[in-house]
Amino acid sequence: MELPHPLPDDLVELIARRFRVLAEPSRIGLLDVLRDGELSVNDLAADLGTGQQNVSKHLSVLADAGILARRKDGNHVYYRIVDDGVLGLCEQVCGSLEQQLRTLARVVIGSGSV
Amino acid sequence: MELPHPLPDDLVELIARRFRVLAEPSRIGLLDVLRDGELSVNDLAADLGTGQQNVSKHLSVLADAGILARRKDGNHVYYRIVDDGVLGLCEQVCGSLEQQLRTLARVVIGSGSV
DNA sequence: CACATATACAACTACGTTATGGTACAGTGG
DNA sequence: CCACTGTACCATAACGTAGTTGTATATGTG
Repeated sequence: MELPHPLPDDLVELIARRFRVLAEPSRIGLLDVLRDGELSVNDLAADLGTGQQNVSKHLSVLADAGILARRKDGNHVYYRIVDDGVLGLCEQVCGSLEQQLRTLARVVIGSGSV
Repeated sequence: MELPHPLPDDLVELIARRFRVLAEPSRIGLLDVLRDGELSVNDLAADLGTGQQNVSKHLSVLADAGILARRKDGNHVYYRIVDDGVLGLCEQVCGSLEQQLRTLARVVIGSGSV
């Protein structure tokens, strides 16, 4: 995929907004747990170790961004990942972090210090 | 690349922090401009249409995150992209947004409304 | 009654602006 | 050649403001 250059302001705004949705440890944790399949709000709250209201709000943010989908079954609401690219983003970030650490290690270890 | 599952809390924190760095339109704009090569703070401030101090701060954030590198030449300081994965992240986000729009269009147009 | 969501509120964080400090270059006079 | 001064460029600190998080409370639903 080719990005336009220069990026239109509207697109810049959308990209930043998307990143902002993912800029919360709680939400990353939710996505991590949801990798195995859909779960209810209660289950997610138990897994995250935080309150249901808090989880519910974070889930709403992710759902509004089109990353999650909700399915209502009786009294429970189940969320699942619908944007497959999200996990790829996390992987790519991890790749960058890893490479950064490798470069740092080479600087510290490779060239004799002092 | 395979992500560990479940993600350790530290890694979750690092990932979220990385996303937070990119969660600003100004910084996305800076990266967009810097695609063509290194530029000085003044040039970037002119391109972005904002103050020099503001740009300097955003550049510091990006440099601290290991995304940009700085080179001092006389009176000027030039910044350049050193994390090649960053633009890939933006592309991937755009891909997700595009697919989302396509899905939305299919819902609106495909199935007869009303 | 249990579950999920919406609203309201206090604490915190981050952005942009203004003001200040530090460094490098150019010009001038001795 | 050296000291002094003025200017340009970048970084940092401080301040006010806006947005966000987490919790508590209230509302709606099966």
